[in-house]
Amino acid sequence: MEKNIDLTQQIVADFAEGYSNFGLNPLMGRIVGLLIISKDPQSLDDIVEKLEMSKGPISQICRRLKERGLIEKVWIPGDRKDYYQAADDIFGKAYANQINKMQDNIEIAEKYLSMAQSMDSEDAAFIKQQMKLMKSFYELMDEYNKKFVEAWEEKHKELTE
Amino acid sequence: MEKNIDLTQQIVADFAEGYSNFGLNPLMGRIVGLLIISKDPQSLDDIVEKLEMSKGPISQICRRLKERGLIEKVWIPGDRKDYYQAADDIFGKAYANQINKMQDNIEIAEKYLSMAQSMDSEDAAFIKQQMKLMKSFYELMDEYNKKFVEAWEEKHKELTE
DNA sequence: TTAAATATTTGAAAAGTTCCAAATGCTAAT
DNA sequence: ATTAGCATTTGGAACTTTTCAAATATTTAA
Repeated sequence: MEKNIDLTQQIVADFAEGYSNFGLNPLMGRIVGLLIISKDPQSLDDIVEKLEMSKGPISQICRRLKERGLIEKVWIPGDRKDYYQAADDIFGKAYANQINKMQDNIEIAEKYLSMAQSMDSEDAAFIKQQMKLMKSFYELMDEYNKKFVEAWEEKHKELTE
Repeated sequence: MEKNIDLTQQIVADFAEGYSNFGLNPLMGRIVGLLIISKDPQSLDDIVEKLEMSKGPISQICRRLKERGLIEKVWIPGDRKDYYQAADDIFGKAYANQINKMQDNIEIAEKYLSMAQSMDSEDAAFIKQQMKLMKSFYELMDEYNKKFVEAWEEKHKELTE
């Protein structure tokens, strides 16, 4: 199927750019893109072939993607190769990683808020005010993230059953 | 104020890391961190001094931060230097940029959905299904992003008036 | 237990990014 | 208009990240 090859190359490129835009290794995006549109699990060698890259980095990145819960190893009986496929609800899992990063900001705000508490000057008062704003912002964001995750769980069930 | 210098260096470092985690130039984070805790607008030379870096990259990054709406130029009468300060609701504005990036994903899903529509195979059917999921995910996310932005506008008013 | 198949790690090369110093370009005051 | 005080751009150096090829380690089947 000619079209399929072309589509694969395009989606792989788009995912690479998307991942890169969020500060992730573009190869992560390439592998995720490939696996998302692959009905059958893909071996390391399959990926090597389709992405036209050497095995080293692909092995590394697959390990990292598995750690993040974005892809899974699949056992294929009678075959000693590792096969990979996109995790169930891979988008939700990817976003969970983002949420974690955003939560770091709450802690940063709290850290400087308490530092400013123990100081006493006009500058310290200003810093306190700014850090309170920052803390409120990321706490509210976290609330809405949780609401979204809940809503998505619901919708995901609906769409996949 | 000794403590203040130390606090500045720390917050600058934390923001650099945070920005880097989201795929942005760490220098952006350093400058944003500095401006967020600075009550008074800072000239390019002030920033150069406090960040102990040369002027070239600071000029560049300030321009980019202004384009993104994260910092603003301030006019100080009788002084021909440019002064910068953190934008009002800088956190909200930073998140608006994130939201834009996430919206790209809706378009990507739509693109491959329509490509898969014009194909006809078991593989195409699978791709269609995956892209429908992707589209739903990012559409729902966008909905919740909008809800959050609204709620934050409300809260921000409350906190700053 | 061994050999074959596969995955992972490593060291070096290539590519990309960030930074500085110096040159250039603007702007505003005289 | 000219000049002084800035900001911006540019070219190349330093650093970081990514990639490959080769070596090593692991797993499985016989």
